[in-house]
Amino acid sequence: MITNKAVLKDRLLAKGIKPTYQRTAILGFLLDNRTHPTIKSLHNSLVKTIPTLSKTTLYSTLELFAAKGLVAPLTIDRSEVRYDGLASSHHHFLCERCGRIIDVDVSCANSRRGEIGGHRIKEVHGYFKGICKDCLKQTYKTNKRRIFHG
Amino acid sequence: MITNKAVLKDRLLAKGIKPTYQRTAILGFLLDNRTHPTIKSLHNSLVKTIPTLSKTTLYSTLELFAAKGLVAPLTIDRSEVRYDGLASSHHHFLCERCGRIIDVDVSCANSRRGEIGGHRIKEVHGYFKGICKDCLKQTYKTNKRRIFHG
DNA sequence: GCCTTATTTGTAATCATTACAAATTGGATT
DNA sequence: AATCCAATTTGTAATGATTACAAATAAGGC
Ligand SMILES: [Mn+2]
Ligand SMILES: [Mn+2]
Ligand SMILES: [Zn+2]
Ligand SMILES: [Zn+2]
Repeated sequence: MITNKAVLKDRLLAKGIKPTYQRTAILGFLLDNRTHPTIKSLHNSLVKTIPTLSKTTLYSTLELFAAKGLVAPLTIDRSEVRYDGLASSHHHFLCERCGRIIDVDVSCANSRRGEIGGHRIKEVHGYFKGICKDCLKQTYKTNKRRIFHG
Repeated sequence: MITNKAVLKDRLLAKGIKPTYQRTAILGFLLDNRTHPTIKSLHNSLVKTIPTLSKTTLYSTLELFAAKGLVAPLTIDRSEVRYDGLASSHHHFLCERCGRIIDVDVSCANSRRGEIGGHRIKEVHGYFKGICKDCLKQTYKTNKRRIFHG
């Protein structure tokens, strides 16, 4: 756990959430790992430290965190919800090669204005899909190697 | 059916899809109704004209249409995929009061550039959440009435 | 009409999420 | 430190969208 335990406790208490062992560990993992994990992968990771941890606890805890604005649920995957420890609005990039979901910094003029086409904006959700920087490099290397070796 | 049957046939043939009765009806509905319906609501609507229509056909047909770029699946709802008869990239507005998903016209500088933070963009997905123009009007009326009647 | 193949249909399996009740925990009170 | 109480956690079962699959049906060429 990189994030200080006292910091986690304070963040939870600031939202009126009792800082239990499970909750602290879940929030800590999300702040340390900016991978936008699914419930399944969260469980796989956290069960190593908390062998009794149930998926039900993950579901209810993340629902609570989301309601309090501590985390943001992402609906990018068709099949599973992903959770983001960075709750402030930002955009994402889904790499169709490596599957990673990466934070991107986008300033959206429409969202700044607070309305679009007469509709009042409360939330902005955006993501791009394509090939990430690292996978592009990989392609380049692969091509070079292929060319080099014949 | 507003959209001409011959037009539908041509659109399907242009993508190399055999224009069956079911496929023509499904595409026609999506072009006539820009409501971004779910499988369930598509079935409810279309079963009136095609009583034997199965949900399996809807799933497989829409998967085929999406693969050919005839329709766009939207992952805005957490629980159900919605389908858009307008396949060219555009943004949406989800009204948290009436639940409608409305097309909005947004020009995104990042998407025009084709890359963001070094990542190569292939698709752009964006939606806003808030209160739509019509529901805002409704709120106003309600407030006025309340003020007026004491 | 008959044959072949694509499409459609019904049914069953899968899997994430939700519902729910029992077990456990942690803190307050005695 | 034992007891009590409410909140939290846990395990299990239900739900519901999606997928898998095989049988029924339809369409097109002969
Ligand atoms: Mn993020
Ligand atoms: Mn649309
Ligand atoms: Zn990648
Ligand atoms: Zn509305």
